[in-house]
Amino acid sequence: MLMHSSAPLAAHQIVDPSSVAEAMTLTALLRAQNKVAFNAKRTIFHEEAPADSVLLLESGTVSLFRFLPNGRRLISRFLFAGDIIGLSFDDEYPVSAECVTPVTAYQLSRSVLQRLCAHSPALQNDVVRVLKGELTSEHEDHLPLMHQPSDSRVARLLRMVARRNGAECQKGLPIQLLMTRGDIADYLGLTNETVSRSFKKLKDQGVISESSPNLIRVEDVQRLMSLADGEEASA
Amino acid sequence: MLMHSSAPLAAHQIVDPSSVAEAMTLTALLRAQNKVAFNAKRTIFHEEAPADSVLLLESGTVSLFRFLPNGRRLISRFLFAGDIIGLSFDDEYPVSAECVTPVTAYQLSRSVLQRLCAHSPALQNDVVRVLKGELTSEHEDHLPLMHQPSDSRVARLLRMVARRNGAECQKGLPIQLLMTRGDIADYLGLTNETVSRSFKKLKDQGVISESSPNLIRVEDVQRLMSLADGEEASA
DNA sequence: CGTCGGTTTGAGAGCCTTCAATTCTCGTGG
DNA sequence: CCACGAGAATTGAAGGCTCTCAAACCGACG
Repeated sequence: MLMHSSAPLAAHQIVDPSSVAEAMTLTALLRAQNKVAFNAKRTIFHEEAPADSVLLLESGTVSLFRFLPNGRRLISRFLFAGDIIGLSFDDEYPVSAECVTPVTAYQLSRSVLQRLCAHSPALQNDVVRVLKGELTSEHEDHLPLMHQPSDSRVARLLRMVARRNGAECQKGLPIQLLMTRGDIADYLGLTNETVSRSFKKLKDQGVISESSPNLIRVEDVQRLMSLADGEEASA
Repeated sequence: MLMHSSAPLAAHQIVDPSSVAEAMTLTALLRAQNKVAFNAKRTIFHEEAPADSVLLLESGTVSLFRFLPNGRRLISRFLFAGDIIGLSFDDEYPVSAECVTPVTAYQLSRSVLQRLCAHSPALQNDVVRVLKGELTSEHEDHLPLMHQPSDSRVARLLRMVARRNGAECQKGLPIQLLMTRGDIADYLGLTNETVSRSFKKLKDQGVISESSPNLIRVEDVQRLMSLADGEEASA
């Protein structure tokens, strides 16, 4: 769980720039905003629509995606509780956002945030911190995938989901995959068939076990980690 | 050319936080710093070294890369004149930086930048702007590659290089590729052989022509663009 | 003129995709 | 509680694309 535990502030307290404490963090600010809820599969916003708000995910999972002209869907990121959506947006959403599960989130208008930032170096500083974090995770999560075979990509996804749930992988750790094989494929740059076959291969090799398609259990941590890191994939 | 044209400031002018103008941009600030020069193939900094400075590229091309445990090199980004290196770094460099060509750059210590930002909302705001830009280009340049075949990846690279040189692709536009086929492969997630074969295929189809391996000319703009965008790759 | 790094080309193997069919899962309604 | 249906997941076969390994080519440079 990445969320801070600071007490929420009433919205009227933060709309007035002068009352923004120097130590204000973006997460604390967002936790003081109106809460919104979405059903699973609900689209939160569409690509190219005017980008008017920033969200803090309180619970649930969201996917950010867009389509290539060839019709392939490209999921750029999965978002989990504690993640902030939309900090890097300009005037238009560069991607669509869809709920993988039921979602609750706090919502803040971009223009208000912009005004608050102009008066609070601490808040602006926190924006920089979060943006850096986005770049780092893009760098760590997504980039290496391109140079890895399918098994490693799946292993890396499992590790990412485990970590986002706050747990390092250890023997027996259950990992709940709330997204479909198709979602995973569109994130990893594979097809759902290949993803399915990679899961089977990992099962056959005793790296993971699977009670249902959505519930994976880690069996061989070493092997899973070395696959995820991209070491040689010899049997 | 991305560089601003504001007049350079003497270094002493900006080291004192109180003298930082409200309208200060990061680029203008950096252009007032000491200039450094590197030979081609020179390593500017190594992965995991303490990250102490931010650079503005004045001329030349730089690659940012790291190695996967399997020995594959992964180029995360090519940087061109006007690009800023190191804004998103924490205490350690997450990648190595190597000069593809001879390079000149302006250098500023991160700690000084941090101090200046703390006193200049305008500068901090510009940092946010540049970070957003990095996220956007990561999103536009790198992510789609994973879902595209090799020809499209090469086409996309050509378009990227052309744009970074300030030119939209048009018939006859010459594109100078200062990096090697191996560099391109490590950026696109392919091998140098496959990159070479993709260039050949594009030549055979009349999409491009090539006077030397490093000098490409655009012949069929429509086809090149639709390949780069990822439309169906039928003959 | 020889060397060395980079590029191209070829052959074969392996991985991933496509297309198609089957099985599984789970929410819904009886 | 069970049966059903729709979407998701799995499995199979065939083909295409990319990789590996290897050799030949090219150009810059001493």
